[in-house]
Amino acid sequence: MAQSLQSQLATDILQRINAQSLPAGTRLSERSLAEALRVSRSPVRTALRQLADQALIDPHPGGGFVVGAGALQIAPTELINTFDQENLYLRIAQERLDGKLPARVSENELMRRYGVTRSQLTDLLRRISHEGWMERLPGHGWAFTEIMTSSVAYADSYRYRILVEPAAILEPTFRLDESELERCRQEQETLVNGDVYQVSPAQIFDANTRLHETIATCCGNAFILDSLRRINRVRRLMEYRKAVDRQQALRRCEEHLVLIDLLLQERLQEAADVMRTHLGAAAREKQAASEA
Amino acid sequence: MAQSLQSQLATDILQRINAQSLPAGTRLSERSLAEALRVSRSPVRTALRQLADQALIDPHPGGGFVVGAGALQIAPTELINTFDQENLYLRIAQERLDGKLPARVSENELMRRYGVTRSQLTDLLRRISHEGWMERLPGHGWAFTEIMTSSVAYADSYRYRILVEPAAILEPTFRLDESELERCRQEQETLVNGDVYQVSPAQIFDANTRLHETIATCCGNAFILDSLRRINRVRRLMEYRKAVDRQQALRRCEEHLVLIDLLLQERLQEAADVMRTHLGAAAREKQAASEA
DNA sequence: ACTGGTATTTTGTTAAAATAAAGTACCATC
DNA sequence: GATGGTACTTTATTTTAACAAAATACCAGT
Repeated sequence: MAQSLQSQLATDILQRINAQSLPAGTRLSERSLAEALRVSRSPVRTALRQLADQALIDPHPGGGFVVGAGALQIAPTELINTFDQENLYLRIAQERLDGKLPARVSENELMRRYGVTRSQLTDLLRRISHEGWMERLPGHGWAFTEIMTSSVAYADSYRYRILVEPAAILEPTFRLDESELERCRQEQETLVNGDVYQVSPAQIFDANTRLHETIATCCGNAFILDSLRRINRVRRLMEYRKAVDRQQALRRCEEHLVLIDLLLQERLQEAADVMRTHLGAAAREKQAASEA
Repeated sequence: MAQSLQSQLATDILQRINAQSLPAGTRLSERSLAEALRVSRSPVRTALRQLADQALIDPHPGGGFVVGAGALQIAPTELINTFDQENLYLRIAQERLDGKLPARVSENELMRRYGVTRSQLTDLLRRISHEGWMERLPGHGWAFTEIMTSSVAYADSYRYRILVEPAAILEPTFRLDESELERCRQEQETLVNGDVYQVSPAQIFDANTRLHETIATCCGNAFILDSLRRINRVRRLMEYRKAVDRQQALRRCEEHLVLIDLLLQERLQEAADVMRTHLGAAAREKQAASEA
């Protein structure tokens, strides 16, 4: 972790520039960035200097920095930094799913095995326990939960989503975030127009998850959004190791476009119905694939 | 924490004896208890000696212990030990809800304020972050989430339950746990027969939550159960500080009995409908109370 | 095969000190 | 009033070593 917050912030800042499509020359205020990223000015300052060293942002006369021409030319894939914790996180999940890790492990064992310090591990285990796939035992050590063990967990996750996601659209507090949905639509269109055969399974999964969570966000119920986020993090662990049927993925993306259009036209009841059949179809195909 | 696992196990063991209504004289095997409680024999052994010191269990000729006459006469309320972490946990929630704690705090600040060590705090924060009402900031310190801040969170929790709990009953994987449900029925009957006017608000809340979670358990979907458990932990923080309308509580318990009977008769569709109206009525009354 | 007893290993907590990272307060400037 | 620069404070990680608690392995008895 030690040095990583600063470089993490550097990529966060780049992503913000791209997300808001800030034109070159826009001033990057330390204070507003710090507030948006929920940290103090100090690490933001260091991050900005790092970006300036890479010539991605330009110094402003009299101090500070502005968006540089280089910042807009960075491909999204390059932004995904080699992020230590994320790698270890995925590695632990993989090794457990491969049966290389026992159902119960002590913290010391994990520290030795992966060469991390206690507080690095503490952070990691906090995240994992938040997502619900490991839990601390009453005495010493940690146990993987059934979510990771049982093979029915995957089917369960779809049943849960079929229950909640269509209903979320019909909540009285549902308020569409059009600009966010537009961004998802562009992403889905790129996939449908051929990218679905090019990009990595992880990228397909992340784009789809982003759409589903964007829709769930609109319902305004913190508990619904929270539970779906959790489920998707666990699903990701299993999806990442699966081969992707590109044709199926294409169909799902096409359905996503239909869904987005219905939402933008405020035809919520129809959107909910499409969501239900969409999830049902996905669940069936995944089921068939896992049985094959 | 240090000394608490052993005494925690002691009360756990007593609760097991009562739950399974083991007759006096039943042998208490160290190994089976250790496995059931997910710890090793060592702390179980110490816990058993503690119970023997209190004459709640009797020594067995040749070693070990058996259920004593005293163990069966302990009232459930006496079992609730003064449990350090639980007290601090509730205190933090209270002080935040009372506005005595700021929205952001550092770990050191919490350690000083409550006089606990870092690893005690780590445990506590892990639990809280698992339940979703505090989260670690990217830099230093922790922030309370909207769940604790916003006043709509309570209404949100009911909307979520109305969505999920009736649907859980209708899941194809729903399998009734009759013995657990019978225990809940007894508890509810005691409440209806006058206890609802006697016992503490916390006890009413816990009994009701136990019933609802028992039903959710029967649906066999780990994600549904998990999300409801989380919500109930957060609800508890808010319920504990509220005055209870005993008459309303009585009505809810009566509805619970109707619900239980329908479930035991396998009339699931009707049970789901009762659950929906039951939660709707509770939500309306809570809403009215908070506006008054 | 299962029980309790015992000895041994391992784990995780604690406390203290050094250090790098992050947070904060105040400044002058545009 | 918002900006960047600077000095200063606070935080949290990383050590280390000692220690109590928990896990484990092995034993003999029923």
